[in-house]
Amino acid sequence: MTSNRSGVLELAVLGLLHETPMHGYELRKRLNALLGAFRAFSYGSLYPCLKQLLVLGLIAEETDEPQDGSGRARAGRRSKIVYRLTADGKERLQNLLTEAGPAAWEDDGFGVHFAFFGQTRADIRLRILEGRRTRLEERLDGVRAALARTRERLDSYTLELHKHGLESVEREVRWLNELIASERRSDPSGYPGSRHADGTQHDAGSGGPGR
Amino acid sequence: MTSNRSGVLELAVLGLLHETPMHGYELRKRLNALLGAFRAFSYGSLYPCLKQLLVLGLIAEETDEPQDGSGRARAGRRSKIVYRLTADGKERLQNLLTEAGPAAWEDDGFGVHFAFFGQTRADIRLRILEGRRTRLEERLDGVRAALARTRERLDSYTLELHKHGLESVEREVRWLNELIASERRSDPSGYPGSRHADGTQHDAGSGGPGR
DNA sequence: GTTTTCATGTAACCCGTTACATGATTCA
DNA sequence: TGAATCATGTAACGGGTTACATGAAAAC
Repeated sequence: MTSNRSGVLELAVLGLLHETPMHGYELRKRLNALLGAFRAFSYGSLYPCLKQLLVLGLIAEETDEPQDGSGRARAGRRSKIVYRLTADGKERLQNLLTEAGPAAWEDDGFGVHFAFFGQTRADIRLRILEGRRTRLEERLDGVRAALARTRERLDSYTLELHKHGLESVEREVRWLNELIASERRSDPSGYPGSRHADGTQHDAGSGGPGR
Repeated sequence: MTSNRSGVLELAVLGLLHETPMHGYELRKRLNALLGAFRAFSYGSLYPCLKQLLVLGLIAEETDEPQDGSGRARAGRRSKIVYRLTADGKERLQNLLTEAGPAAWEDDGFGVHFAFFGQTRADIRLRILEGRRTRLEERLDGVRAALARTRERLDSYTLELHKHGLESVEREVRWLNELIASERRSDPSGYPGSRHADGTQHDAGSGGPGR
């Protein structure tokens, strides 16, 4: 009950657990480090999410504790619960990483999807970047139109606020343009009108992730 | 029941109604125009808010319809409900606009407070701008530290995301610096270490609102 | 006269936080 | 041995959206 599946939390958890198994506490730290200060999750949402993913069979509790080089350090009772991705979980993650729809480029979601671009197919990356750019340009149009309509009756502070907001979005669009150009440079494939229809497209890992 | 008092909606509604009486539908448009695309409210939150402000006596339903130059246009039953600010509402608004605390400079709230700077005392404006700047600088410190700690094990996409986020915040800090400088230039008062302790401080309206 | 837009509202839900409760482990 | 941090969880609440229901006024 109280379902709680935002999509972003689920993706973030699955993505992180795909890299390496972890327990909840550590997961939360890595999560907030991954997303930067612009997005944070509390235990109150993380633990219920883990519980649910467990029920769905997407993750499982790790039983044994492998690396035991330095003698003891693990008593009879374990207080940590280490989670790992199951086969179903990996499949689910792949599905999430292959969705190139609004969920991937709206304000919520874009950050997380982008953070996992290292595990995302090159063509999907491109579609997400372009989707977000389109979305932002729509927003720019809307704001500019509204601004043109109401320019005269706005006081200088409101105007300043709008100007700053507009410039922020414009800046993100330029950023996206650079990323898109970079992606196209390193992987000129998957395009309706493009030559290079040979198989020169390695599903993931051409753009330069260096983990 | 289902209380619903975010502070930001309340302030926005009171602030807009202070400028001119309006009905809910129009209020929502002005609201979303005021806040730009980065913040929007639906009727599902606006109308309950209005109802509650009415119960609290901060706003009242307008009864008569003044400007009637063009003959008819108002039948026996009115379908629009025009709200206006009561005396209590004006007092409440002043209190909200005088609060120079976290509510005014956190992510939620700063935009709205800034949008009403035209109705805000000069010293309060300055304190809010400085509070926000401090807040953002704290955030920068946190992100930079986290980045320094984990730089090596981040793939290039995550790194790029963090870089962009960082630069966005740095940009806002520069913006705030300019605004603060501008405020100080036009109203060098209220400062512990400042000369000009004469009474050259007109409570509001020195910075240049031009509505 | 029918479609759009204006206009008001409500109920169900969603996603998340806060505050709390609890206990193990580490460090001074 | 006592405090700080690690670690796991839950219940209550909060603030908002979506989808729905309804009807008047304007535009075509």
